[in-house]
Amino acid sequence: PHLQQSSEQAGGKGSPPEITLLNSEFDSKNIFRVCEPVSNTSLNNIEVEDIEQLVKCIDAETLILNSGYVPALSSDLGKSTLGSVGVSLNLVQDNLSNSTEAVEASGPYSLKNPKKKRRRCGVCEPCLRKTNCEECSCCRKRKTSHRICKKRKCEELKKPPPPITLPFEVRQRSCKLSHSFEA
DNA sequence: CCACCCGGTGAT
DNA sequence: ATCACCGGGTGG
Ligand SMILES: [Zn+2]
Ligand SMILES: [Zn+2]
Repeated sequence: PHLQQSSEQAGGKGSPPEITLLNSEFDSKNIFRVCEPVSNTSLNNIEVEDIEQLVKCIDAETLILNSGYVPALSSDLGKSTLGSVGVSLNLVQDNLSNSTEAVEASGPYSLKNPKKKRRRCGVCEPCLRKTNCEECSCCRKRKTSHRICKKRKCEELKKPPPPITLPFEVRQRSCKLSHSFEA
């Protein structure tokens, strides 16, 4: 007597390889697929694609529970009015980082300096680009440049990093808008 | 000053 | 392994 343990294999036809990939992901995305299997306009699809990776990241972040990228905050800006808020936040972060550092103490994460890298916003025009321009210096030297195509560089990442969550929009841009270098 | 590049290294 | 953020160095 033989036991048929894997029945799906017997099918033999091309089962979508995505399933394997999706497996490691959340069911929520699967639901999306089911709800709208074919009614996509490519545009819609693109957005979902982007969101899904963002969600994945957020999930991971939530798990690790140590969000808070502090670039260099040291000047008066953060201390003056928002000082109290900053301090409170700091305390909380310290607590959380305590657990994190236990695992990653070896890394550049200091006890009070998490230094997490920011991620592309996913909604700005450069982020929505799907292909490299292949013309900028970064594209030409992709192997060594360690840089994303200049036309795909996220607008948010070009801005100065947010020191802490501001209650009001008091950010004052010193000068002109920065534009990507080289065309 | 600033745009530009280099390269360590976090994130996947 | 690849990708690409970001700190720092450099030339104009
Ligand atoms: Zn390019
Ligand atoms: Zn963006």
